[in-house]
Amino acid sequence: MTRTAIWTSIAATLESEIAAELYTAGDKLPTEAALAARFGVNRHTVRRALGDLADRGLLRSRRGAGVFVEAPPTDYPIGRRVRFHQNIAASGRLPAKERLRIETRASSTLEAEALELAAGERVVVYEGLSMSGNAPLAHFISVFPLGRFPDIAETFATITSVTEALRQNGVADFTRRETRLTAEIASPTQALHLRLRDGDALMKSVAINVDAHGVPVEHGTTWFAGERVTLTITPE
Amino acid sequence: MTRTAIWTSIAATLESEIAAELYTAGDKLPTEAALAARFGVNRHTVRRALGDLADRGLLRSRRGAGVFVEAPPTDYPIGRRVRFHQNIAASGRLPAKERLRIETRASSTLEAEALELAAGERVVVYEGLSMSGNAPLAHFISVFPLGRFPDIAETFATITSVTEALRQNGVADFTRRETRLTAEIASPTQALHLRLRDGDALMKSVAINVDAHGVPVEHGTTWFAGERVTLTITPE
DNA sequence: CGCTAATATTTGTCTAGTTGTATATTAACT
DNA sequence: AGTTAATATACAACTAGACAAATATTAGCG
Repeated sequence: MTRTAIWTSIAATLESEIAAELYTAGDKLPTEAALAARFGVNRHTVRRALGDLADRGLLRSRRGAGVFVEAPPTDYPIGRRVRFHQNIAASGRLPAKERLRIETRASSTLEAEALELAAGERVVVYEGLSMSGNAPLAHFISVFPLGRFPDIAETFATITSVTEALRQNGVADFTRRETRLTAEIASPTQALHLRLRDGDALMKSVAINVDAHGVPVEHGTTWFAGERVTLTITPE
Repeated sequence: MTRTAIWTSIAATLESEIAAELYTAGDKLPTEAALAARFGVNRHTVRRALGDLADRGLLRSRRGAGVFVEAPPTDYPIGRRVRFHQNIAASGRLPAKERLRIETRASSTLEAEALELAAGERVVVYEGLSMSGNAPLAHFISVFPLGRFPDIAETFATITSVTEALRQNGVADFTRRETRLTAEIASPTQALHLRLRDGDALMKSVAINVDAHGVPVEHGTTWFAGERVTLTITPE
């Protein structure tokens, strides 16, 4: 199981840049030394990539002068992946559509701390998927304090929206206190849920939502499918 | 009653020699072949020992070059992730930068659109790494309109900070119009730069910075090493 | 200005060395 | 028998350095 060679990815990068007409026919590419610095490799590795592109007629090199663009690739797929855009400031939440789990259990130390509960105090866990059409966009786990919302588990039996569930349980409005974002690799089970290959990229968001008095009401973790979702942050 | 494996004792020997500063940070160890000869074992047995030390962060091997002693982590504590606040990310950026490339070329359609330029208008590209101590945290590519900043390429020859470079080119203040976040997989060259394994997770941030009049001055893309960085967003 | 010579760049080629990976085999211990 | 550690071999991928050959740039000079 050999990984893709570095020179292959360098060649692909340069090819896409030529295809995008960042360098057009007749242009001189940066020197081999400059490209080696850019990609952080030895000059010979760059030469292998350039040689590949030259073999395919995209480049032509002239000793002493430089490497020049001959022609852009004729059939280069420029199909840009369309991603679902979600503004994190506005609602910061995708509509939940598919329930995976609703259960009551003791809180972990992390959850207890986030929700300002005593260690081990019981919480309601709501796990599900957010879909767009039939493609899952995100996988989420929301945790609520059972003491404050004794009936919320039943609410989720008929309602999928977290916002609506909180409203029906007496929280008219809530705001996001903090969001933490990290990139992660999909575990096999997550890949299964999100219909990705395992090893694909996920964006993990951990958020704490508080009510009007600043009391935490939800601890939510969401894994967005990296290739389908973009989070946008626009300052007010 | 299992005897201690040979590779374990080799690893212990090498570790003690590193601890005794027989080899210090940045030093190249003897080649695997030389070590194999020294310990009177097969090269693979040495490799197992080296692999163990590499896993524990004491060594780092570069194909074709050798095995090097890694400097102990300075700024960012291992196991803990560096957190970046949105406000910090907007105004003050990441410090210490390493230049990879400064280049003038035609803009891509995406860049032209973001910077509100005519298609293919020339831009200055500044690519580099943001370091925390000796660990790279992020890989960035910043694009500036050449027409407005004809001398900015030269500015970057002496200055690494984007903020400072813009200031020296007549932009006293700028704000972030929009940020888009996605999770991606590291390409082989990105993995090299960020010292990650091929296929690790990155958080990609695409931002557009505008001047006081709302005119775009920079199109910046940053890839954060997912396992080292957490982006925290707190509403104002 | 225009030409020439010297100098600096830049690609081409060659040799050598080093780590990464794959496969197969042997010895020892359970 | 089956598992594990270690060996043996071979090749691929990448680095390192040096030098030659072609071109570009610069300096000097008329």
